[in-house]
Parts: sequence; C-alpha cells; structure tokens
Amino acid sequence: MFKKLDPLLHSELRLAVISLLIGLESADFTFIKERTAATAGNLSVQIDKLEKANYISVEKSFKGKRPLTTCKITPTGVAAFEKYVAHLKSYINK
Amino acid sequence: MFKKLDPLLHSELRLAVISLLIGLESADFTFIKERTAATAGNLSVQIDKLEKANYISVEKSFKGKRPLTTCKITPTGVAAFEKYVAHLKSYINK
DNA sequence: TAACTTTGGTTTATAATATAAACTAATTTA
DNA sequence: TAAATTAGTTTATATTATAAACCAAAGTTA
Repeated sequence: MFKKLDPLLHSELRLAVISLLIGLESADFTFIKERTAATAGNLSVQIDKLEKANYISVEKSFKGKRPLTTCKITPTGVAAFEKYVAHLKSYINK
Repeated sequence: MFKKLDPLLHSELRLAVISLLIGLESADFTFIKERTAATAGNLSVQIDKLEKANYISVEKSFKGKRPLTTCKITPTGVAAFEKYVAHLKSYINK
C-alpha cells in the first residue's frame, strides 16, 4: 500500500538539490545555495551525504583564484529520484 | 521556487496516516497500524503529534471491553495535506 | 598597508525526530 | 492459574536537520 520512501531523498533540502540537479548538466555550490535558499553549512552537509550515496558527483576546483564546487547528478541519483517520486505517489494519489 | 514543506506532514508515517484518513470517515488504531505497517509505539507517538496539531481528532472509547482509539481527519488536516501536496509538486514536477 | 569585508565554503554543536524496545493493564485462552 | 494476546503508552536511543561558529584566501577601504 504505502511504499517505503528513500530516507536520503525524503529530506527537504536534499530533495531540492536533487530536483534542481535533475534539470541541469551541473550546478555549483553558490548557485544551488541561492536556488534552494539554504545556509552554506546545511548545504555542505547535505551535498556530502548525497555524494557519499553516489547520488551526485562533486568536483572541487578553482574559478580564477576562488574555490568552486561543482555538482552533477549521477545515473544512480536519477534512478533514486524517479523511484522516490513513484513511491511518493502511493501517499498523494489516494 | 521550492516551497516549504510542512514538517508535520513531511514524515513517512504521519503522511501515511493522513493519506489514509483522508479517504475514510474514520479509522481505528489497529486498522491504521495494519495499513501503515507501523509499530504500535511509533504510531502512538505520531497520532499524538497529529492530534496536537489538530490535523486529526482522536476519540478513546471501548469496543466491548477493549480500548478503542478512533481517528478522524479534521478540516485543518485536510487543508494541510492539500497544501503539502501542492508544495511537494514544486520538487517533483520540474 | 593595516584593518575590515566578502566569498566560498567546512566543522561542530544542538535541538528535534523517528523509531523500536520496554512497559502497562486488561482480557482471553489453555 | 499461568501464559498469551490485545491495545495501546512511555521511554530510550540513534539519526537528522540545521544553524552557529569557524577558516582561509581575496578584495576593499581608509
């Protein structure tokens, strides 16, 4: 009846990050921070968790002299998101 | 862009309870427990929280000699659920 | 050039949550 | 009458989400 929701995605900020990344080739930390209206600390933690689960890949480089953290959703992440959305429907489409 | 999700509903079990109750006149503890596959302890706690928020009303009575806890969604609960679902769509319909 | 501010984050502390385990009390059943 | 079942509640614990505090480098201002 009610399908289990992936706890990694059932989190407001992580869901926002994945939802954002699924529509983009890649996005950097500052952009994600702005779009999700998250604090840097919270975003940093949630990005780590998504990366550890291999839902996103994270590349740290420099843009000129400033650090640049670029995130990309992985195929694993896409699949997890699609499954999550499908499972959610068992709760919201009575 | 991403709309705030009501933390009271953004919880797997509470969401299941509300989702179940929205389709029914009322339901009792045991029935909800079966349908959501929750443990009694967890369900008891989550029902309390939903009641305190006035998302559901809870009536404790007896069925023969056994205790009977009956739950009903309130108009506040219905409105909260509808809003939650609408907000969720900002995450899942890119 | 010394002293702030800003940028782009990370680490750490804390409060809230979800959850199961342990418990209670009454009722059947063997 | 002892054990098991029903219908829950209370409590303990582990995990989370989150913001606050922090850091280093670069840029700005005086």
